[in-house]
Amino acid sequence: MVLKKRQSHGFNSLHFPSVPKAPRSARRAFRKRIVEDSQICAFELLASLAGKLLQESESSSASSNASDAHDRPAISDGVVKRERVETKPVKTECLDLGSCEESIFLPDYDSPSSDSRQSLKEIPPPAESDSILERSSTVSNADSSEKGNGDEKPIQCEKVLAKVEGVSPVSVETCDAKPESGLGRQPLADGMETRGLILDNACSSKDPMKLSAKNPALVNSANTVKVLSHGNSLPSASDLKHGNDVKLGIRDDDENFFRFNKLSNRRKAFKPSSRIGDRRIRKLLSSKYWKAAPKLKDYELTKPLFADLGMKPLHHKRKLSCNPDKTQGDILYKRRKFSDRSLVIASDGGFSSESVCNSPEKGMSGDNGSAVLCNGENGMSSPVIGHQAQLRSKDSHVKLSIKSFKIPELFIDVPENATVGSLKRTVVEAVTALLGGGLRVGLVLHGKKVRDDNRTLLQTGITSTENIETLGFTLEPNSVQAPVPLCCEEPPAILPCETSHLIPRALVAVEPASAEALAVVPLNQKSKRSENVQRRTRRPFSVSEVEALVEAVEELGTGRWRDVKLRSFDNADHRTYVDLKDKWKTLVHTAQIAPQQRRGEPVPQNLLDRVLAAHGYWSQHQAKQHNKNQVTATATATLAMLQITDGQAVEA
DNA sequence: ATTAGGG
DNA sequence: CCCTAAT
Repeated sequence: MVLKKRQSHGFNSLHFPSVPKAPRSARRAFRKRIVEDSQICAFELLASLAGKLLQESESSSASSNASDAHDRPAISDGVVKRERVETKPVKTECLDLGSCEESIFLPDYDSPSSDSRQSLKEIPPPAESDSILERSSTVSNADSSEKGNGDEKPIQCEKVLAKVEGVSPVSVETCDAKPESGLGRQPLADGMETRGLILDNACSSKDPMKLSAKNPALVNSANTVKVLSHGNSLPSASDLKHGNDVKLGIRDDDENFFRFNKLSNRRKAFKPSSRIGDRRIRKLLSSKYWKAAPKLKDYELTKPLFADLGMKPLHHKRKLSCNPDKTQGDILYKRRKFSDRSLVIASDGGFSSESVCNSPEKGMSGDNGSAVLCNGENGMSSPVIGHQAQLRSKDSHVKLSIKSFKIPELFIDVPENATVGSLKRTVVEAVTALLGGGLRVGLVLHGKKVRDDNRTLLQTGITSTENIETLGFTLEPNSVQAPVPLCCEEPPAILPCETSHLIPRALVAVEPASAEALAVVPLNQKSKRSENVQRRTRRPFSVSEVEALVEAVEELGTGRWRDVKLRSFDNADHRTYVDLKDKWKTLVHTAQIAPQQRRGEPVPQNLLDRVLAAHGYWSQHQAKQHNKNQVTATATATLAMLQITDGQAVEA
């Protein structure tokens, strides 16, 4: 119903920028560009919208009504506007659709003629009974602005329709804006680079799906926050349990990143904006849109993040993406585009608390959803770890795109009857406190923390394509014990002995006892569950320990680790015989590799020589290890002789 | 409980 | 360091 309605009205309600008359080829190119850009800038649009929301919320946080009135038109031109203006040119919609679905739609542009537009205008508004398909066809025809053969039309229509269902009711604005914003992308990249990193928030992808996939970080950063709700099923509680909203709050990572820039405004912006967003979405939820775009899940999901939390990122982006000479109008334009997008995207059931309530199954709280989000389409899966893509590495430079930071896991404990708003605030406070306490960036490669700050990227292996994919960044509280990472893949960056004085009241380090709590935890939970049993802290062997070990092995041989332990490490509780055995193993390996490849505290070469000697000896005398004393004596003597390198001594 | 080896 | 199979 809604969709239909929209169709019938929407066409008329939107203004369509006049497409410059130009040679066919030129126009075609123009169109194409439009299409690409519209997709490319999806996130930019989001950013713009967010920025707008932020501004609005700041200026009118108290008087919500007034602000809403203002707000909506901008955001939902497509939906709201139609109610007012219903007599607009038809062509807009066409472009609209096309822009969203570029690849499919493009082909259709081949047969352009310039008059069709007018003829289209004259086309009477479709009857309510018109099917979407029909509508679409009409539109597409108009769009092609050609009176070509009727045969082609039907086909076009279908394509368009598909698009519409899947992606949406994208707004006209999104499409038409493109002409001028063709440049938008580049500036963004440049701007980011100046910061030392290239931030690629997917605006650069032409493929809609890729677009979503490129931002797994935004979506999947959920790891960071868990909401524990006990007990009953009060409305508020259930909301939380169902998670979507919670997850939103969780998807804080991205925001964190930006928060560095402007922490102060955060709170102000946060609350109001989210509220507004909820309303809009609520409205959307009542529509059928959300049903129509299952494939855009990822995409949609990313939306809420921005809308709800990430005003900053958007802002940021907007700035970067705007050319100096771009006019204010241009910016506004983008925002509007963005807003339209939001309608579409946000329509998924997983945004507002309300939606969570009403249709939890629509959300992405399920494992599958999470997985999808994390893995994305391009196979870039770094669910837990940061989400980066490798850009080109030229000039022996390593370029990284940090899609998000993973922040330490937080546990939030709030009363069941707490409002969603208070929960959000709590999360903000918690994160703010965390950030306020100072942060440091951690680096994870192949799931392991890279601790040695002095190693070069080359040495660390952060150069090759494969490795970079497994590279992640984390935000860690500075000198504060992060809560035990029950669902984090990496061990706590800081030893347990450190105390947490920084984590404020709202944050509680608790075990996720309830199923609900676990449910909110993103994917890694499962696989990492085993790691909940904390690993022993790593305690590298000192040179003296190595020496003691070598000495013991020289005497006792390999294979009698218990004896080695008793002999030389009896009082070292943290060294088990397995440890000693392992250490010996690594020592042998270390001794066999090039010095340049060795890591950690260097072991004196003479010790390594002894290791090799003993290793060589004992590997040839495994069979003799039975007569302890005798063998030991013999071994000792033999070793001594070996070291002397005196063949005659051996004979004697 | 140890040992040996792979992860 | 962890985990396991085999002693």
